[in-house]
Amino acid sequence: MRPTKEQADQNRRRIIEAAGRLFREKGIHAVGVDEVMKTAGLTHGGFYGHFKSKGDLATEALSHAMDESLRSEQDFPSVAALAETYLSKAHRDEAENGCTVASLGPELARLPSGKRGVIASYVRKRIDQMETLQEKTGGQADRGKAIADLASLVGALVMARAVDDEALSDEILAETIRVVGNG
Amino acid sequence: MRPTKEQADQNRRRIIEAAGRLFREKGIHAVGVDEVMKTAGLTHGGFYGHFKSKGDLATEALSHAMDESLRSEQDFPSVAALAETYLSKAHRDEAENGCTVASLGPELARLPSGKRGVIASYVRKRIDQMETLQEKTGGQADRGKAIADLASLVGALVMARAVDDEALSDEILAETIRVVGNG
DNA sequence: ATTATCTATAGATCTATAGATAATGC
DNA sequence: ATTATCTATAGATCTATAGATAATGC
Repeated sequence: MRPTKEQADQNRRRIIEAAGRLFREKGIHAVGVDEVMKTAGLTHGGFYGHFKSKGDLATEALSHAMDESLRSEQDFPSVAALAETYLSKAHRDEAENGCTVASLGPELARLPSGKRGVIASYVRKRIDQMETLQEKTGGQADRGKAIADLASLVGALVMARAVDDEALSDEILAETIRVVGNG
Repeated sequence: MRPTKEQADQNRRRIIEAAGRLFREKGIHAVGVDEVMKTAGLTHGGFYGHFKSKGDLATEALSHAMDESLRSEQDFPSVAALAETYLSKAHRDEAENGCTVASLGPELARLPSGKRGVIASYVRKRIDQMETLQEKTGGQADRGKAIADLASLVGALVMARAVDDEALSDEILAETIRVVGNG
């Protein structure tokens, strides 16, 4: 039953990816090691050969998820284009593949402080991304505005997901796209 | 050992208030019925005389918490003044008494859909509050801008709490206050 | 008599560990 | 021989219930 080293490494990656999706969809607390392993196609006892604890997995899974969502958002032409994608209904309805800060938000603040460096790093990269987009459309970079616009995107997505009134949810997305996009 | 009806009603209120604070501080999943009852000064078995389930308590506790934070934020003179209070370091550092959407964010989206009406109601009141403040400082109400500014406040608070770098956290608060305040 | 609370516990779930298994890789 | 995975389970924790207790309130 022992897999090749290559297969074992792939199993590890699949655990990380399954955890990244499940944690973003349901929250870290609501997902057990058992469910992560089952989703990855393994039995739950094998988990501890790959990770020391669930907390260690969380750090790696979130770090990987953040890298992935930044990588998928390169090459936008403008802040307006980013806003349209970030605040699309697709992103609202598929938290499991989306921005980690919007999917887990406050839960990130409660992680042990030693494991929160990746979050600050992710936020910094998102601010840099906004500044780069500002420059692309003629203007000069305004870091304060970049931060406030990023905050608008995150806050609008969190609120649009939280309300159970679809008209209100759609309005939050559309109006924030409009205001942020018109910079 | 049986308390008066008055005392029993007060016990119920204390359970709701303890839960409201604990849920906002640690997240709903991370707080047990046992801890809520201990904080309220009662034993945990007594809980089910007051509420049918932990989920029912959550609905009442969050609804109460939302009412309280709206009530404590009346009579601001301007959007700038609200932003300064909402994005103060005090609010960032005391999630247990603050805005429920910023404290629980994505966890609210995962509540059973039948129990999420209070969230939409709260968000609507916050939008109205922003429009009222816009009118107070001369201008005409702009609902789209009210929504985008509210999103900035929520998103900035979530990010400021999530990052473990105090300088970055302070910068997020200060810059968002500046941009939203100069609306 | 009613009822709010308490003690005790059932049943489920969750993290983590122990020991066995069997195929890889030196 | 090493090691990734599996089965089985220990130990902790969490929601909810059962039955006893004792003071209130009709």
